[in-house]
Amino acid sequence: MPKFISNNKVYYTPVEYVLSKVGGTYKMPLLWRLKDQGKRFSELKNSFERISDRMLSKSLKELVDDQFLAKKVFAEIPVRVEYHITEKGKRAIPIISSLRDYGFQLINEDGIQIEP
Amino acid sequence: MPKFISNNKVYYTPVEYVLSKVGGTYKMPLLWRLKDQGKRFSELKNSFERISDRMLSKSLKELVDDQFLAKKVFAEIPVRVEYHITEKGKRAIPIISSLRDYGFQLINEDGIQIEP
DNA sequence: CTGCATCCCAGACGATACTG
DNA sequence: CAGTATCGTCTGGGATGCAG
Repeated sequence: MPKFISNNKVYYTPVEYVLSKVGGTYKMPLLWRLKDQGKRFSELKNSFERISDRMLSKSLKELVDDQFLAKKVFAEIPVRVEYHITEKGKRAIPIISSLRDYGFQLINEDGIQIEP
Repeated sequence: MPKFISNNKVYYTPVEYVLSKVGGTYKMPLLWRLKDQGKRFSELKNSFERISDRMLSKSLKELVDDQFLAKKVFAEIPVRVEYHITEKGKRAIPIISSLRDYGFQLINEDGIQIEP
């Protein structure tokens, strides 16, 4: 097996590396919501049924730090902040798209109820 | 947003559901290793540089419970156990394949050293 | 050989309160 | 409006030891 080192952390598989970047509950759903146009913090917050400010803020910050997203701050009062997908982020979209499709397929196969 | 309920747990996105099934450090790499032929516990263990018996056992068990893998026990002494991918498991392979490709691409973009 | 039991830790995530 | 701070909980994962 190969072996990748980044930030003093060792990864043993490419899948492990990808998930360390865009895994977790919110990162891919966030990129997906931003794939076509920028959105502001509150828009993103309202697009999830439940997400704490903390997790939204933390997830966005990490995506910005890893260059999947860019942050634009407008010096208005009250401030307006917009998040946009970057070129790097766009390269993740096809993967997220197929993961989503597969997700719906799995949900179907597993006979899971979708609540209205 | 839709909303899925399975085992008294609520999922809000298809991605979240997929990752609950095949996410984590080992599940996709395990399915990948089993895509073409069955392997036994010890073979799988040796194919990872480091993995505890506990995590290998736990990951395999969950994949079997969720029908991505099937387990065959041979009543020999000492026992031999083989794991095979199922039809359901095979449907995950294309996704894992593209995630892997994307992983290598990301590792490249990020300029990460691959250790020999 | 296979794999469970136990103990432990770090990190993910939630809830609430507070600020520029 | 867009966060940060703090605290608490739960799970993923590692280490070790034992068992059929």
